[in-house]
Amino acid sequence: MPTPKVIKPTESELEILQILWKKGLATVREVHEELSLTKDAGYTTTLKLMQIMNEKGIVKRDDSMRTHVYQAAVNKEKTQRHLLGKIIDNLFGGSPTQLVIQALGDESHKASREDLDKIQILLDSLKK
Amino acid sequence: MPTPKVIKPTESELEILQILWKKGLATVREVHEELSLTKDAGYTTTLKLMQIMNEKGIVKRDDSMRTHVYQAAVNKEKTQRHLLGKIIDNLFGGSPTQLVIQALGDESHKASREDLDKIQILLDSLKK
DNA sequence: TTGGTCGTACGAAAATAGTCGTATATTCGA
DNA sequence: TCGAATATACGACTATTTTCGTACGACCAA
Repeated sequence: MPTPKVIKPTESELEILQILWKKGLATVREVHEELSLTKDAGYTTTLKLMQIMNEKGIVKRDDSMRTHVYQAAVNKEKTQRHLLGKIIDNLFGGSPTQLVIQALGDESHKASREDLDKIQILLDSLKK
Repeated sequence: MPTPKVIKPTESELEILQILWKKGLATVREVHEELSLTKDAGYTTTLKLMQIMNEKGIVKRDDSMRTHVYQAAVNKEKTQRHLLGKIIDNLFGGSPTQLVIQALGDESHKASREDLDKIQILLDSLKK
């Protein structure tokens, strides 16, 4: 099953994708190590999840070696856009503005000066 | 079980909350009607969901009448902030900036001129 | 007053997600 | 070469979410 039409990773799958997007290529062991930092689950659990993701086409793997090497099979930005769209619809009644306002106002995820500048540039280009 | 500490409505629950936030007060029938516009589910399904939400403390209801009247028991903005925070962590590696950029660039949820102005004002205040 | 409509309650099936034990194979160092 | 460490496969169990059938009481109009 190659790249699925509808991208709908679960919470756990998203955590794994996150790591694969960062690393590019990774073994189950590596993913699991990183996952263990924030989560408490057995190795075979991670393995199983990644196997399922492989079946779903969310990740690809090279199994020509004993230790399989995985990588994400779905595009990061595309997945982000897709899921964000759903959030906008489900949580913000279709208005991205409300979402942006909440996001920028989030005290526990403060935007840096550089971030603000980047957003300003984007905003300027949208205004035209 | 009054207002839960951790706000974690499921997808379906979010759809119902969305409607309750808009209407303020509503019967199961009303919620179900509105839900039917975009979703295909039986009446008792909606009923059951709202009953469960009541048990969880996500909604309150007045059952002094034969036809019960429901309302949201969780704060809209608070719930949005909470879930958005999770998205930022799970999908954007903790960076709200990336999220904002994706949201503003979303072609299917274009921001209006007014929206852009609002964001500009917020941005200005953050820059100081 | 009685039958149809509308309402809630509730149990349980179906679907989805997450977890892990165990089997078995490979690798490698002592 | 033997055994510990490490790898994948896979089935099964648990939990959660979603769905709906059925029961049953209340209401209302003819």
